[in-house]
Amino acid sequence: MSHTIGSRQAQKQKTRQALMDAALALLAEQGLSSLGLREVTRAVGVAPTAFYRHFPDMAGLGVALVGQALDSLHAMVRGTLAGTGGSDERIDRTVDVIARHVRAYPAHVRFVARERHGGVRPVRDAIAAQLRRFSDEVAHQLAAQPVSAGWSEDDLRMLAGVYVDHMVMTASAFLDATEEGRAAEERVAAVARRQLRLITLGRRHWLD
Amino acid sequence: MSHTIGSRQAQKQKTRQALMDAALALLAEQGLSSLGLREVTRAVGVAPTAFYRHFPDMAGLGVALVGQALDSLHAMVRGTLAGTGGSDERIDRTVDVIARHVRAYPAHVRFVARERHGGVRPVRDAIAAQLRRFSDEVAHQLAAQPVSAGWSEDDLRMLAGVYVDHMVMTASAFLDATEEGRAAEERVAAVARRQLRLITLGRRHWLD
DNA sequence: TGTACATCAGTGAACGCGCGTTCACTGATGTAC
DNA sequence: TGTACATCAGTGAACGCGCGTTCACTGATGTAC
Repeated sequence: MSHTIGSRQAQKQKTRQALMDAALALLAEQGLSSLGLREVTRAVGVAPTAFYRHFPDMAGLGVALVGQALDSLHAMVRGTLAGTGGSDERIDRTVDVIARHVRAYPAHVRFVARERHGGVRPVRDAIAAQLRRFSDEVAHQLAAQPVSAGWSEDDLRMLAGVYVDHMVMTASAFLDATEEGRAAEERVAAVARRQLRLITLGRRHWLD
Repeated sequence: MSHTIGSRQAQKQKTRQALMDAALALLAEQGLSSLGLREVTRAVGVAPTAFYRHFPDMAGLGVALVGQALDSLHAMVRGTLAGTGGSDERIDRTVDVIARHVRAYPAHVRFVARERHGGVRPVRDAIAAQLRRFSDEVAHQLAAQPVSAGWSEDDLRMLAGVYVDHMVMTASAFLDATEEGRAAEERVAAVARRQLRLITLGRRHWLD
């Protein structure tokens, strides 16, 4: 059967994933541009040369990580924006979902925050492309809300940009806060909620 | 005269600055964590060992760069917030000042954007500390404006955070845009202005 | 089912290279008298 | 002003090390008949 994967392909997938997982773990302490191929293969327990069976170089692995990291983000945003309720409830839920996401995938979040402006071109471009798609999705979700009646598509995209930037900054702030304990996390959440309230206020009065 | 610097100290300063300039230029293409000591000294034209007369290691040089990069930022923010005029004029001026700043110090801006979440701990911490100082300064300037009557200190700091984050994001967007030409820059400026207008609207209705 | 051949993920030796750091040094600049 | 000594920014040789990449290989898995 050609559509089921044989044990050879399955094993290859497993090794590939192990390389990505090991790299992601090592990237907690350094940037992608200084991460060594041998460092990664050593962590996995395969020969350095095995790396080339899966990626052309570190940048290739980085681009693959971007895909994985932002898939989980997409799942998150759908959970955030789809729901109902008053704006305060929605804000609470949004911040909560971000906090959960950071707790569930801290390494992915750190990776994206770091490499978004990092030193590896193809990875930076991949992240930019994904965040643009992400922002478009947010704009689309915003368009469906009653508050957005009368908004131009351009204005919706602008607003989506504010939300996406805010999510990224908040996620990154949560990441720093987790090292400092629960109280720091709650402070970040409180600030994020008020900032979202401010943005929401501006949104409500945009067409005044 | 002990308070004037002799030619020996002056020469040392010159070399030190040359190392920082060379590093900053090289950092356009890579992260600090992968920048080599020999790469920097080679660019300056001194022996690798000369590096140690000025910095203990690359992280030390990075921290020194943070200071330099954020000094110029402070000058910028004062120029932005101090002036008068209606809010639309102020918004135009703010975005214009950011654009000028990015054009005047592109390497410093890139460095801060990149290393803010980068892989070198002491540098990240130094940037965080400077941005906090920066945010406090903005909060202080905001407090002096009539629109801020009745605002708690905490709310002002929250608002300052929104502005600072927005400035950083906008500066970084300008940086990417310069590679794509003048039209892209104008698009970034237009979005930034509308986002600031939205934030300003929220600000105006905060105490409703 | 059995056999012969093809594929290909992972191996391990070998390579040349640039790295960060050490050390004793040189020679111009600075200082004391 | 001149002399003797101290300081110290920059030198250059040497080191051991881990890096990325090449290559021919092995042996398990997959395929054709």
